[in-house]
Amino acid sequence: MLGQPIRDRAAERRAATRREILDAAWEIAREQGLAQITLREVAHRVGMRAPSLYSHFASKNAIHDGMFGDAWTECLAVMTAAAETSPRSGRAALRFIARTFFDFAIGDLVRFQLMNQRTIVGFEPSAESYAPSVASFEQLRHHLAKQGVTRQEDIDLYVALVGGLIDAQLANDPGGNRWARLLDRTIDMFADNVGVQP
Amino acid sequence: MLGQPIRDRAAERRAATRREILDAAWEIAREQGLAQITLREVAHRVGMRAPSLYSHFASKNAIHDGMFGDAWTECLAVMTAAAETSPRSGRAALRFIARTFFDFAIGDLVRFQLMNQRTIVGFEPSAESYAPSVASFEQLRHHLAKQGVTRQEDIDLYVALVGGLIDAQLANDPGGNRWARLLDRTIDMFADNVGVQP
DNA sequence: GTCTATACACCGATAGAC
DNA sequence: GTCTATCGGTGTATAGAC
Repeated sequence: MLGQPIRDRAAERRAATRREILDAAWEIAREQGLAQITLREVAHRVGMRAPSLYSHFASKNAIHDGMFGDAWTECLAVMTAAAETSPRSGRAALRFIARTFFDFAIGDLVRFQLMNQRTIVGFEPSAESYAPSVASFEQLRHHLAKQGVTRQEDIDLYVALVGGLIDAQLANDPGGNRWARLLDRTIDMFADNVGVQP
Repeated sequence: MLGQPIRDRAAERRAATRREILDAAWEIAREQGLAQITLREVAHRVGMRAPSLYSHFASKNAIHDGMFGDAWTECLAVMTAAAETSPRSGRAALRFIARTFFDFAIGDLVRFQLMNQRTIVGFEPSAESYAPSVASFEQLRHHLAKQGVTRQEDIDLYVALVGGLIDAQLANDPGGNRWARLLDRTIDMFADNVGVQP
């Protein structure tokens, strides 16, 4: 009697196919825009026919949902890695985490659109895909708390300030730095306002 | 000899039909979302068949373009009317124009999405529809200049701050006031930063 | 000029054979 | 799990009646 196998090869293969499909969708979105993702094109790139995708995703919306999860998982990883090298305290730390997130957001327009997609269409992420988004926010809350920023309205203000700069940069000067260069100034302005020590 | 008629009744009728079509498109967008606008549904609401719309708009994109023009024309009118009753100077004036625009933006999610649609999809407004948008921005520039805010980077910062609050409010607390209540504080923070007198 | 009728190519999604 | 066949949609376009 050998008992259960250690690995579930079938499940591994399924997960790999799932990843292939999501990667193909990302590829299309980056080449042609989010709206241009079609099931036929995704299927073609992974060597399938369109209906076969339904063996792996319940709908096109589920593919979107998987991409949403991808984006926030990546964000969480980047912010976690950055925390290792961040300055320890003061507004230098505030600047650093803001800059890290800003650069991450600016680095991939499609990814940022997807991360904020709750705003734009009637898309509601699944609990599973939403989890890394919540975790990223909790990590931000922790970082801000280390600098003494704990009031909810201060956190809300921080979110609006950084988000506003990102949106303005992507919308009005993509590829440039017209708003990117205002980030440090904005963070200092915020730090003054909430009383973070220099 | 009576000469040319004073009014061009045919042109007036055409303009009225155009308006009916745009109104129907707005109605659908507010009921079901921007993406749910279909030519067949628009046509049905104005008592036509879909192909007849092509006598009035060259494409669905042209209808979108007309709506874009509607939104900014409305914005320009609201901001112009507000200028009449605005406080004359100081940060009270800054607060007032910011609040007026904020309330206008928050008042209609679909309209705001459309006004900023340049960000989201591959939509490029026509010169005609873009004009009221440019005029609105010129008016803002004039209002800020009256309070001594004239440097481009200061104007850019103002745009990002107000836009960030609007986006956060619409995205994370639609119908609430979690970010709306931060507007005056943000404007004061901005005024301190650029040195507007109290 | 404006309409109806009709067609095209594409979309997401489903049924059922294998 | 993947396929073929097919469904009811969509935006777009044209022919032709009136």
